[in-house]
This record gives sequence, C-alpha cells and structure tokens, in this order.
Amino acid sequence: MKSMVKTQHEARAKIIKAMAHPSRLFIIEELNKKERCVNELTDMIGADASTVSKHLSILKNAGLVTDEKRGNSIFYSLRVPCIMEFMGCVEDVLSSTAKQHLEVLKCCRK
Amino acid sequence: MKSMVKTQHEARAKIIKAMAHPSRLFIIEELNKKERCVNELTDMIGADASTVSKHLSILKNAGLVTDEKRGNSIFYSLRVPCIMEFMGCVEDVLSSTAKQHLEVLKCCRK
DNA sequence: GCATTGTGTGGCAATATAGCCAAATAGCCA
DNA sequence: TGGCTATTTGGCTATATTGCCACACAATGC
Repeated sequence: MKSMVKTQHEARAKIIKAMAHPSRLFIIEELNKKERCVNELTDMIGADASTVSKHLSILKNAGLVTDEKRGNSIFYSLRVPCIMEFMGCVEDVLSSTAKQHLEVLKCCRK
Repeated sequence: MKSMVKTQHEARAKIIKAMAHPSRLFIIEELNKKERCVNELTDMIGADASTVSKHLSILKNAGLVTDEKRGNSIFYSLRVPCIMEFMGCVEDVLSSTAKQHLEVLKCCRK
C-alpha cells in the first residue's frame, strides 16, 4: 500500500475509531439533538464521570465535538452533523444482516 | 441508559468498530471498486495473508462484506455500498479540523 | 475563607486487538 | 498420488482500550 494512501486511511480510521464505542455513539446522538455538559451525559449513561470525560476527550481529539465553558460547566456539541446520516447506513447493515439470517433459517426448515 | 437503547448502540458500535482500522478501510474501498480475493488484497496491503484473512473475517462478521468461493479462491465483495458515502463526511471532519488548526496558527502569529 | 459542584488526569487491572508464525484444510493441476 | 496455491485457524506476544478509583483543580455560593 502506498504510504500516502496509508496515511490517509490512518487518519480516517482514527476518526471512525473514536465513534466505535456504544457510549460514544450515544453521546454523538445526544449532542446531535442539543448541546450537553459532562454532568448531564454522565447521568444519562450511568458510568463514572471520569469515564464519560475520557470518552468526550476522545471525541474532541478526533474533531467530532467541540466544548465551550460556561460558568462551572463545559458544554459539548457535535461539530459535524453529517455523522448522523451515517447511522442510517449502519442500520441498513443490521437489517440486511438480520434479513439474511432469516432467509437461512427459512431455507433450512424446508 | 435504557437497556434497549444500549443494545442498539452496541450493535451499531460493533459495525463501526469493524471499519475502524486502516487496512480494513482500504479493503472496504477496494471492494467498493470491484470484488477481490484474499490474495490480491494481501499483495496490495503488504501484510501477512493470515492478517488480511482475519481482517476480512471481522468485516464479514460485521455484515459489511460477503464472500463467494470460486475455484481455489474466495472472492469478497462489499455488501452495503452506502458505507462509502460516509467517507465524505469523515473527510469533512478532517478538513474542518485542519482548517481550525490553521486559524489557531494565524491567530497566534499576529 | 470554606464547602460544594463540575471536570479532567494519573494510575491501575481487566480485557480486547493486531500481526506474525506455524500448521491445517481445500481445491487445482500434472 | 503428490505438489502447489489459496485461505483459515491456533498460538503467541505486544500493544491499545476500557472503566473504575483517587486525587487535582477551577468556579460557584455561603
């Protein structure tokens, strides 16, 4: 693989990897609705505050979210909304896989 | 987080995690152009054949690719083309981050 | 000042991932 | 049959990720 192409894929993979965690997907989805502070997200997710903070820093580091300090809290918001469009495709993968599994079942029952 | 929502995010994360690797992104991109057998991909990537085979099995397990045996080779193809549309969004993240970094530089130089 | 609240950081243990080698399996061709 | 190629699997080590705890640190309110 050519080195330039490889670098490009590494950069992309870093972003996608930042999304590749249930809690972080949840955060992305929530931030797509409205901005949230760490505290709110921590309550919703039900994990340790430090854990959520680290998830947010991973998302921020990947360039997916921005933070803004207001008073005592830090509000995070989604920087690139097009990410949410991708979820539809992910759902397609899931449903198409489920459909295929059903077909296999049908086939074997005959 | 409600359990059903959590399960949904876990399912999605599994698919996204399967994409979150440079070599696997490369494979996805190649398979979007045309089907390929393990051997061809191994040559292109330049890793051990067993490594590439494992990457393919991860992609297959996530429902992203299908395989079809023909003769001595196994040909893989992309199952859900909409994945490629997402790459545009990932590039947006990258360029928007780069742009922001430039702004910061400009700002500090003044 | 002091207690409280909201966030981030360092450290740690458990777990997951990556990639190589060696070996097994399957199909092809003499 | 035997040798060859293509692919997968198991085993191993190195590395990365996750999530908790304890602590640090800033802003707020009293």
